[in-house]
Amino acid sequence: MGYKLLLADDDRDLVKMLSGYLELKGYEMITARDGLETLKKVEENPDLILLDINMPFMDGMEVMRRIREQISCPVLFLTARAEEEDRVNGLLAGGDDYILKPFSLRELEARIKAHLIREERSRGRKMVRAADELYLDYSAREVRIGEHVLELTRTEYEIVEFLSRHPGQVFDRERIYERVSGYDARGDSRSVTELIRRIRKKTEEITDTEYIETVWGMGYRWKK
Amino acid sequence: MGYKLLLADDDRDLVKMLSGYLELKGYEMITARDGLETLKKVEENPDLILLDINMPFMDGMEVMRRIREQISCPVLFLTARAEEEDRVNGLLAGGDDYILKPFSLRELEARIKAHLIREERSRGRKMVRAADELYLDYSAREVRIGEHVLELTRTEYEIVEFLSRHPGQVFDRERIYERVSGYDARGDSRSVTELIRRIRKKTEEITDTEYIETVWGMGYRWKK
DNA sequence: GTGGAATGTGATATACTTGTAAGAGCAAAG
DNA sequence: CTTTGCTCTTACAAGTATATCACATTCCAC
Repeated sequence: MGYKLLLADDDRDLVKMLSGYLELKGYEMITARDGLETLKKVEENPDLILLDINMPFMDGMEVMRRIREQISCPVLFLTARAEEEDRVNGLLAGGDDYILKPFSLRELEARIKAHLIREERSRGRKMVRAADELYLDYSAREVRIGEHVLELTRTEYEIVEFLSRHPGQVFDRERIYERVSGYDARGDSRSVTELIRRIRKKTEEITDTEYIETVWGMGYRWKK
Repeated sequence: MGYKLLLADDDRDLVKMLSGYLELKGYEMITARDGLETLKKVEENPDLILLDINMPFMDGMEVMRRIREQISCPVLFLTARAEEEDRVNGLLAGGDDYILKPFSLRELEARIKAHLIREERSRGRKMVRAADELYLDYSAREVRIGEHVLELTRTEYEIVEFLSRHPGQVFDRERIYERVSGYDARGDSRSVTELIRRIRKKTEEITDTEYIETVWGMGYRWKK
């Protein structure tokens, strides 16, 4: 969450779909449609780059080489070519991963996450204090209050992570729901009420402190 | 896993890609871009060295000779030259292996592992306590619970070693699968479920203690 | 190649999580 | 202090992830 991704591909539909999906997932998206545009956008310092190999004006490999002269963030190649040779070439040019089309959104997201986490870890980030006695470990997806570990389910954890990353800001159920559930979510935002109740119930067993505040008629906010 | 590798090559892209890949696989990487830098970095006592033959300032062969005066760890030559003569020279200079570019990542990793294992074995075994009554012998790739030896297959062992080296941290199937099988592995991460079931079944026969915990919707973790 | 072990796959059962609905409880506005 | 509308609580239904099992495939040593 809170990461900036650069997506470079000449397939409009793919770009639209992917960036829509990833935005929903909380990423900030920059897009480019050809090699030259990509190089220009690189100046905005994305945290990770998704790069198509076949693009007009300058192909992905060449773009790759030039990117490396500018910044050092993870680069994931997207491509339809399946040959082993290409795979090696892509990686040799300095790419960090190689994803074959067609790919599943889920797999793509998993790999993006993996690379962002690795990048973060190599920069040495670990436990983050989100409030008072409450700590988050993003890579372990773990929440602790003092010495106690909060046993949260996936969505519960997502809500805590999302809200605590924007302390003091009020979000309505709709927005929270969008962020924490998938693109293909089935239910509606009323379930956020329930999820938050469950989180509160679990924190209550450990401490009296209230972390998530109800803002009447508007939504919820993380209490700093 | 948990090993320190020194990668010496003057090709920036290659270095970036390889060290990125090997870091993902859990190795700690040191890099050098020329002969002199290599000799300096050797002082950090890597467990294994990947050495390019053609480098500025001092070529790989010369570096090799000087390394041997300092430490005795496996040295793998990386080179584009395919001639038999060079191969013989490289090995004569004290190199332990000889890998021709372009090489597949999978093969490289396999060879690195092979040499590290051989090295550890010749240095004698040491048992590491991974939990409670459970001990790992990295060089023998053996797991014991009390006096009982766990008969694990290769992949099963890899999973136990990987998870136990990061106790308490949650990994999803995807990441476990990446670590434990080759980069271009054939199957998918669902098999991790099955492998973990098999590990659990084997430990169950010895003790009631649960070592691998399921974290619903997130993955698995080694119980501290 | 052949045979046996290891790994992967698919189907089904089970466990757990998330979503839904209905009523009770509360805060705000008149 | 009553009405209105939102939120909390509770119980349950629906949905999703994991465990298990049997079998297929791949790998490896011979």
